[in-house]
Amino acid sequence: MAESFSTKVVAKSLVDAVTERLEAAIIAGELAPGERIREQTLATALGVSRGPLREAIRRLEGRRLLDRKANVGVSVTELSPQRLDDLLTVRESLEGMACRLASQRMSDAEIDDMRKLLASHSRRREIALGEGYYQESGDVDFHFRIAAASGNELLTSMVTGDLYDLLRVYRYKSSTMTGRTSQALEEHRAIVEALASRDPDQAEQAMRTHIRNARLYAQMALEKAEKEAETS
Amino acid sequence: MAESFSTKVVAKSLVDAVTERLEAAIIAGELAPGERIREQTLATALGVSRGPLREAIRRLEGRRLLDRKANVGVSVTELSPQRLDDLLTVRESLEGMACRLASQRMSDAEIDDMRKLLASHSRRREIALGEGYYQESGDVDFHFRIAAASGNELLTSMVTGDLYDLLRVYRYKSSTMTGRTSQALEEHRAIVEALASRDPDQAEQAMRTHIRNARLYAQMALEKAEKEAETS
DNA sequence: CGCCCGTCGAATGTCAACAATCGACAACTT
DNA sequence: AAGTTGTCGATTGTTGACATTCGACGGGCG
Repeated sequence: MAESFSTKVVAKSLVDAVTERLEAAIIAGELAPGERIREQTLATALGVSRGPLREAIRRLEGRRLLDRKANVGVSVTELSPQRLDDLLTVRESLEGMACRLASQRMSDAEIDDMRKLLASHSRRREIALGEGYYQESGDVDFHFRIAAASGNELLTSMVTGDLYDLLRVYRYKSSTMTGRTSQALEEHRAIVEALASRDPDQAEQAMRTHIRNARLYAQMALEKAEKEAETS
Repeated sequence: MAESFSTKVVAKSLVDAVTERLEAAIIAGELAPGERIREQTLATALGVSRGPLREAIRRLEGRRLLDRKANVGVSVTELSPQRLDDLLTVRESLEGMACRLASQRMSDAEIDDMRKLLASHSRRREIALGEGYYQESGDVDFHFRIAAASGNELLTSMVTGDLYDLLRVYRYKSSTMTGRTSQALEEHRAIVEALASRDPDQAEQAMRTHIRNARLYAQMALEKAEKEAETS
């Protein structure tokens, strides 16, 4: 069967389409943190009526990307170092548990696949140059893989959904910011070997250490940025 | 100033009111798991138009209390032993972290307050009779208190919000089901003493053990119920 | 000059009507 | 009898109009 007929045609409502557009704009920074969203203006720009836009906004509220004040309006959630810290702490907790569960569930073939994934990561140019360890979302993302392997639907949905979106808003993937590339890759390797050991405590600790390091590094980077802003 | 004027008057939109009504109906079982929600019927019953109802439904979708199939409709999320297990595993992970953080942040007075809270719990009649350990939500809930003391806004919001609502749907508080009352209270006491020790690992383990025990007990109770359904 | 009140426009909240979709059921064909 | 197609009613998705609320600004008063 040709490609055109291999997948089912799925209706996409305006609410779905608008949700995606808003999400992309928030993550790209086109809608800036703290910025007010005016329903009529945006609905006109998107060529839809306010109804579906309101529904999309409700969804993004639930995902903590937008904040609402009744009868006043909706704004893009503001970022702060404290909030990033809170978020990474939550991720540490959940991803540690995901890794613990995955260590009991992943097959040997799946663990080999993780090694291959890391090998392909290390061949990428921006990593070799230390520019950053950015990953596509989905199946090639190291953390997605582990969350999916946990076998816990709710946990997977949380880690790969809302919490992932929040991270992206910080222009940050769960691995590293610039400057910590080779260490992050080493930590990923350590996580895979801990998974292979089938020791749940070890697996959980490896992941938690990795995310804690990323959190500490982010704190340092933000403090440094603040100090530089003061002196200039 | 009299009580009537001690708090500000806050506007409550129809969306807010409808959200609460739906939530209450789901938790009380008036809207049963799997049950279809018909917008026009429900809107008529509630005396509002479909617009605010749709917005409320979007919110509850985001909280995993409702499932939507585009162009077909919305139904109450179905319960299953696997989903309860997933949920308790997530809570174990998050509440363990909350307890770890709280062990570093709670004042001595706050820990004494926790002891007093447990003392008041142990004086309650249904606990003495072993009938169950149900707590009001809010400040008198043991787990709420610890989550709030974590100092992590996101974590607190998750534990005391959506995840708490999901638990309530299972007619279950994060402590115990009937039959495990005195053990749960003992475990609560152990958690408080671990908090008082200021040892983060110990605090985290005490909370995780408590929730893991609740999870294992829930599994046994569900299996027992299934076996009894088979023989009758 | 500072404070309070009233007005107005922008924006949000809600409503009801129309458009589109889906599933159930009946009729038709093989 | 089984499978396919067409129809229809119930329901969902969207639109645009009206009602309500809020904040900004200007005018009046002390």
